[in-house]
Amino acid sequence: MTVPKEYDPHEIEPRWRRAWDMSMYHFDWEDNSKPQYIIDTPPPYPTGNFHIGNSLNWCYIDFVARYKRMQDFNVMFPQGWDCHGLPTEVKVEETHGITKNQVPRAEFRRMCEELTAKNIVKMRDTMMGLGFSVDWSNEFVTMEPAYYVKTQKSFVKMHDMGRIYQEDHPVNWCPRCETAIAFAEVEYDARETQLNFLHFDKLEIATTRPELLAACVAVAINPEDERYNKYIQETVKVPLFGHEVPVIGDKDVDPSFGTGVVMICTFGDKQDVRWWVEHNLPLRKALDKNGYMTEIAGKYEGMSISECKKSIIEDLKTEGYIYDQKPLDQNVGMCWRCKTPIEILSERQWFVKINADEVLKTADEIKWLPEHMKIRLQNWTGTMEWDWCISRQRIFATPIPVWYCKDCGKVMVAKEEWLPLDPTKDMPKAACECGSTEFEGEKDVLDTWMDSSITPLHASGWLSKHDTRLPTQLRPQGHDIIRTWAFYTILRSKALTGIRPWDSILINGMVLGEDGHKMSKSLGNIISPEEVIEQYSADAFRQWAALGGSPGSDVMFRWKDVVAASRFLHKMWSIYRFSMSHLGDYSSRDAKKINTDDLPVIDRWLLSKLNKLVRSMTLSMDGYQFDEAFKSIRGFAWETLADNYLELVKSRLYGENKNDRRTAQYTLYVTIDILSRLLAPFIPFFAEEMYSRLGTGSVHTQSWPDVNEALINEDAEHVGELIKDITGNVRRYKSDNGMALNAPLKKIEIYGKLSDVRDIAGATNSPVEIMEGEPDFEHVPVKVKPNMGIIGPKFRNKAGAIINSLIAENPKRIAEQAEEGSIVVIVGDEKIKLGPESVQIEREVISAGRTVDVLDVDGTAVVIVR
RNA sequence: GGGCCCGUGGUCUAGCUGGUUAUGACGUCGCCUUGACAUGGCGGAGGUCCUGAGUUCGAAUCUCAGCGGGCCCA
Repeated sequence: MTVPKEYDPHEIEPRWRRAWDMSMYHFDWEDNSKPQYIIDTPPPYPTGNFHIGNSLNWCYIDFVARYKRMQDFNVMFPQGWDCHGLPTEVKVEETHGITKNQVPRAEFRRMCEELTAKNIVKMRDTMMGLGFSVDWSNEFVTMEPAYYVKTQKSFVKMHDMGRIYQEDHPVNWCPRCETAIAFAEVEYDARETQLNFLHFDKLEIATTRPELLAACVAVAINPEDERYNKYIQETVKVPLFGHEVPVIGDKDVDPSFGTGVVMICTFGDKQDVRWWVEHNLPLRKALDKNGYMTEIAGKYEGMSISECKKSIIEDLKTEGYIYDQKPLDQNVGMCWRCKTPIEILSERQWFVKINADEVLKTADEIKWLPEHMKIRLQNWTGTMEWDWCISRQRIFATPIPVWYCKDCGKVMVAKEEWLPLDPTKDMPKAACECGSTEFEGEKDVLDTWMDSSITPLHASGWLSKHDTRLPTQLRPQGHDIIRTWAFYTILRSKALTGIRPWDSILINGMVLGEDGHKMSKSLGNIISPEEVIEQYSADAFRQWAALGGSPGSDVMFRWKDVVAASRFLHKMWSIYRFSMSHLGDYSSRDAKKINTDDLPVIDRWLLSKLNKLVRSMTLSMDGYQFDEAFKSIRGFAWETLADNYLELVKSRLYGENKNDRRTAQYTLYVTIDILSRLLAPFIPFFAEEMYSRLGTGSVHTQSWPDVNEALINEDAEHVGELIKDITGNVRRYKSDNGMALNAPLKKIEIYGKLSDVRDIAGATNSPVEIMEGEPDFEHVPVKVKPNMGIIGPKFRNKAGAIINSLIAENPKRIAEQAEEGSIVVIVGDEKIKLGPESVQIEREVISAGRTVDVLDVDGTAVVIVR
């Protein structure tokens, strides 16, 4: 069995990528014998670039998917693509040098689909490179009819149950994109603006938006404000425009801001909307959909917002209305895509009703990891003021399957069986109630979240030939989209099926650059997963993902972590190569013949630790604590196995005694086999390469190791630990004395209960003798360590004094008393009796006149004869 | 302005259902080429556990306040 000296991931990773039969990762729809484990994978937006943030999230998913498969779950790790959206429209306009209105809708859509398909190919490639065990037989693409028919059906169903409605309502509006957008799409940025102070009839007001004077519908003051409250119920005349508006009182007005008088416009900001609703004010639209002034703006009609602002301020100055201007820091809401400041317009739009109680109740049925992420959802849910606006004035999106009757204007919603369809191309298969068959198709399309908020339904077989297997088991996602994706999905799953979408939701953090900031193009701190694979390996990258932090916390990308991960691969390879070089004449048949009770103690020590590792890793994986899990396996392999066990068994492996050699071979064989399985979820390429020389088939179709409780043995661990420590101490002794580590000593004498010292002799290259009886040297007590766990609770407020007197006392005297059964200390004028368990005594071994060195290893005396 | 999270050697991090000697990694310094590995081994130095107050016999850990950072939102 030849194992190359170097581990070369650039040869091995592509080789396995080509060799793997990906059908081993397929979900089995027919199998009802295994428990299902369906993952509601996030469908990324096909930008063409599967970035490092996605990669972190997918690593988590892959760790879980591989682990659960080995645990014999029927796992589905599907892959979706959330295609629809503005960025693609913008990109298409850019690359084709057109605007979307210059080509027919269908043609524009085709261009978007083409670009999206190309981008998906690129991203799939990166995912393959990272070794994700995606079930490609359950891939879904939201722009394809097979998927969006479900989006459309979900629209019809929710409309029919009264959860979707159409209404004139204020919405966030991007004048540049000419579309409504949801709150989730609004980004905020600090800007400086002017606060204008103007005479407003008999009052003075301060406003940042004088261009909206034409839309002024009221003036508000705080009812507690003695300066103004006498004006409540009166009306005032709006400067320049002259219309009369009422003065209203509202406690939300901050008397200390500006003049303490606020003008309410329809609509300057969200607060205006609140007041507008609360005080039942009229609507005055001063802005059209493109951001130009309407006819109610009089002479300013047709001006852009900024032109109008300039012009109105000039006029206000000329007319003497403005008496002061002050700079003001303000956070401006902008379109997340084009950074244009958004406006609030009242438009006829489609809405999904928000049932906050239902969402909150369902959120409680789901296990949140980490727990506190649920609070974000709860806070967001509690502050929702409007329903979810789901119509968008775009092209590349799922069409809203609705028409308007040309005669009577009545809305016709498609029947489910007509779907999928595009109402701008297809006509309804029924006449309007009024008898007319002339319809105008709805041009608005659906918010992309309408597509992606049914992913768990889609994955679990909803509206397919299979049964719906809700709830799914896991939703993995980032904390940045809790208020959108998680929120909408819970809402929709509950509305459409009455069932919660998932059992658990696992939240991942954001990836920060090496400078500690979120990765972004403008900061130039972006690292691509491909770069990491090229320079190191996919397995190294995956280790960074596992160890970067516990899931939920933001993770910094650091090259040195990748370097360390890469070193672990080399180290592990070296361990593997060494082991395999001694297992050429060994097989699973030999392993079956061994009675583990006959193994040398150091082997039982290792196997006990190995089984504890399996136990703790299983617990960690069940709790999605990948960092904990991987850290423990790395620690075991590096320290316990390589630095200690391998050094101790070398003499047996190289020695003449066949039986001794067999025992070491057995332990190595079992350990390497189990390690390859434990490593498989994390470093699938490496683990496969390891396993390829051990067993048949892929390691990824093997089962997760069971804990062999019979091998967990505290006695063996205790003795093994002593052997390890003695060997380590001797090694250190040689090092301290400038001796080569393999330099033979004349003799090592051990005063202790050890029976088997072959491995110590081998590892120290020196004869070892177990000594009987009393050694001719002294254990001198040098320090008394009070045992707080016992003294504290027992003596409460006297504990401090007791400790002080214990420490002040001569350690020798305390030790003598402890040996006799009880220790007496004097505190104040009280004598207090302590049991020997109340203290721990540290001793130093002093050789009595012999020309030897004495090491004290955990209470066992080791005499070195040079 | 609100909510959530975090503050531990130079850097990053574990511990945080309270118990005296605070974990590991990277870096750093010294020693060692030993028959798997120098991408290695052994050892050392380096910490007001953000600050202050409180609870307690005892606080990195619990409570409160403050300071600082991050994220989400207004």
